[in-house]
Amino acid sequence: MVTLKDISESCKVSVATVSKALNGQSDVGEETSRRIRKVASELGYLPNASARALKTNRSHSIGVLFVDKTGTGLRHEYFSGILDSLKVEAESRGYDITFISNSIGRNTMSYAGHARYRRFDGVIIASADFKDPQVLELVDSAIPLVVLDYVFDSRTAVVSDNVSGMEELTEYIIAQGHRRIAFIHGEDTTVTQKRLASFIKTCAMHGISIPDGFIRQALYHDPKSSGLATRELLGLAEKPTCIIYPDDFSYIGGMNEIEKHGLNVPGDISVAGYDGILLSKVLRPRLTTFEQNAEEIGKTAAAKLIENIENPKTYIPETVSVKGHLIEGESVKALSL
Amino acid sequence: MVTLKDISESCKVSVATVSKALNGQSDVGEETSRRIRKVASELGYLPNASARALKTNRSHSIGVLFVDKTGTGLRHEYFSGILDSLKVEAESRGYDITFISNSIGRNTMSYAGHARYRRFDGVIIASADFKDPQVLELVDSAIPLVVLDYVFDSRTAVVSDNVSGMEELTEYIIAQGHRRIAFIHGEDTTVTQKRLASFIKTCAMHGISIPDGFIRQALYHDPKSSGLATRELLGLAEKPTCIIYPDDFSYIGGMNEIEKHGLNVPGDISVAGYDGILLSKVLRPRLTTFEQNAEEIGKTAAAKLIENIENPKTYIPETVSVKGHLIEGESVKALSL
DNA sequence: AAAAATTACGAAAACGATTAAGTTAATTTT
DNA sequence: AAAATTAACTTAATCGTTTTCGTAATTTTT
Repeated sequence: MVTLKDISESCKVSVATVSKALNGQSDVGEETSRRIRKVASELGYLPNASARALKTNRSHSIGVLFVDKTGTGLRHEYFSGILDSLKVEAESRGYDITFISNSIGRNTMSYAGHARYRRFDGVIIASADFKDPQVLELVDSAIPLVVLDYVFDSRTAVVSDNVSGMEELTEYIIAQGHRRIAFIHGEDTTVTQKRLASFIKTCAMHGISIPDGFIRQALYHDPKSSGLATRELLGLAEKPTCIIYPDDFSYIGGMNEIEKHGLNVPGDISVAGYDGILLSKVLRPRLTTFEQNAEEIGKTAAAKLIENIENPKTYIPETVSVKGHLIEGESVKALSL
Repeated sequence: MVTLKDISESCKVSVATVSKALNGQSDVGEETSRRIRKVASELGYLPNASARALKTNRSHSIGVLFVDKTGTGLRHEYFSGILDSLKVEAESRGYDITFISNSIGRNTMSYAGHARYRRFDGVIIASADFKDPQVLELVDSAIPLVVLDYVFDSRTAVVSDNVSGMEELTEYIIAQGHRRIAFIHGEDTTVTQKRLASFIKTCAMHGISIPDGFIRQALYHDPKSSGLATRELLGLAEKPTCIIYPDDFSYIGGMNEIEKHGLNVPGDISVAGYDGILLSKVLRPRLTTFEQNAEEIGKTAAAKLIENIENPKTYIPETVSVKGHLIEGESVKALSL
């Protein structure tokens, strides 16, 4: 491994001068600096990240906490999309991405411990159980931090705008003439609550009241449970004219059930989705759904975190809402009023 | 930050003794060791990874090279599944996972450079362009390395067993009585070649020859191109009785096209897939497909790499083939002969 | 009881960088 | 021309560990 010392010997200057030249400090001569940089490149010099981190107390690496609650893990396109753009943005700014776990080797350590051990400059919580004391410990720690899709008062949050998104989707469905709209939602989380509240509120603004039986709980990404919920809805005396599903997989479960009943989408019943991914674009009929902007969320999270890292004194936490957009498929039929 | 020095002062022993006690070295007294560990835990001591890495020249971190050729990136379940299990296995052995890029900050550096800069103990190439000089540089470097789904002579490879997998799938289809089997494949890669060769060979072993027109090129994960290929197949005078698709998304494209022709699966025509993911399990009819064992691949890759890292002298590169398994859906109809 | 071996510790160097402070020599100011 | 400033370096300390070697005290062997 080539070190500063090798370069300094080859150039007949001190190690300090080499370091300064390579870091573009001012107090080193034009000619000397050129010579040093030339030799460094010839020798294939690369700084030692560990040594640098030890001395400067900055690791130029970011920890990403991704705790998989649902079992789908990174397999979910929304999260892998976020991770992807996060990575690109961070790397372009000189930061590497490392995962945070609570089991580094045999000696289990807390998330916060892991973050301190690796000297992460900052942390992004992409997905976690926000009641977990370990997560709270991390949130309460001194490290720069950005949380996704959940808001802690003292911290920067980047959230998908579920309220305006669901509003837009609901408005669209109502504009198509639907009045009896059912809503199948996933597990009870703050995200779920926001979407549901926005749905009900938007309906109310149009003078539409949703009967209790039209709101059904299922599980995210679980065709089976959404299929079950769909069956219940189809068994109602007063059936809905449109059903909203929480995601593409739930939609598939619903579709299967609807077809089992000999019904046709959108001829006999309309459906819409939320959190549309690639899938909803290739299925037939194409699902009308609201797509979240995972790319923008990941990018923004990285940008805000780095801003926080690099301006620890002046940085002020904020909540950034990232809007998605409606994708009009063919699954919602216009009703003549 | 509490350091060894703090503990040493509090315990009235030298820093060396503290270090040894905490690392479980033998030459420190029973009682002293207990006292040191107690104080360390009380003070919330965590070793400084950078200092440790600097001194020991071991970073306990693994670089993962993931270059996205197709644009689907981590969004592909096969890769995110691999990454997930990779991560779990590595972390349980005390290694962290960091992504390798070629742009760490403004000063662009090669993959190999990045790996040296971060002092990765080893590298896993999960997906990359194997003709890229930068990738070859990494493969030719001295760092412990495992490659996925591609074999370099001098390196350990963990590959999905495409040959036996495709053989099993083809055997199944033939056993159901099919003789006119069409094969739609993705871009021309070594993986594609292996699958295709295995398909043709298995057919040949049963005395079945596949006409040229039955082999169609499309793109992986692209319903449009597989739909096009399907249309061509359906336009043939002698239509196939079964079509094999390279993945679930291609299958969807094919399905849409088949239905457009007023045909029914599996009544009028059978279909099968490869690389089945969650999707194929929830669609109706359920796709008969061959599922690769992403979890096992990721886990094995991490295990082999760490074996290499920890036994640099005695480790011998090898190629590990991971078998998947056939998932019998309802998309292949048994033909009466 | 003397010699040998073992145990339990400490001193100090080293890993590779950064940086504050000091030192010349050259240049500018007055 | 003397004083002050500036430019271009160097010295040396430091970050937090690990590890080799040395040493004193204790125990075992003969």
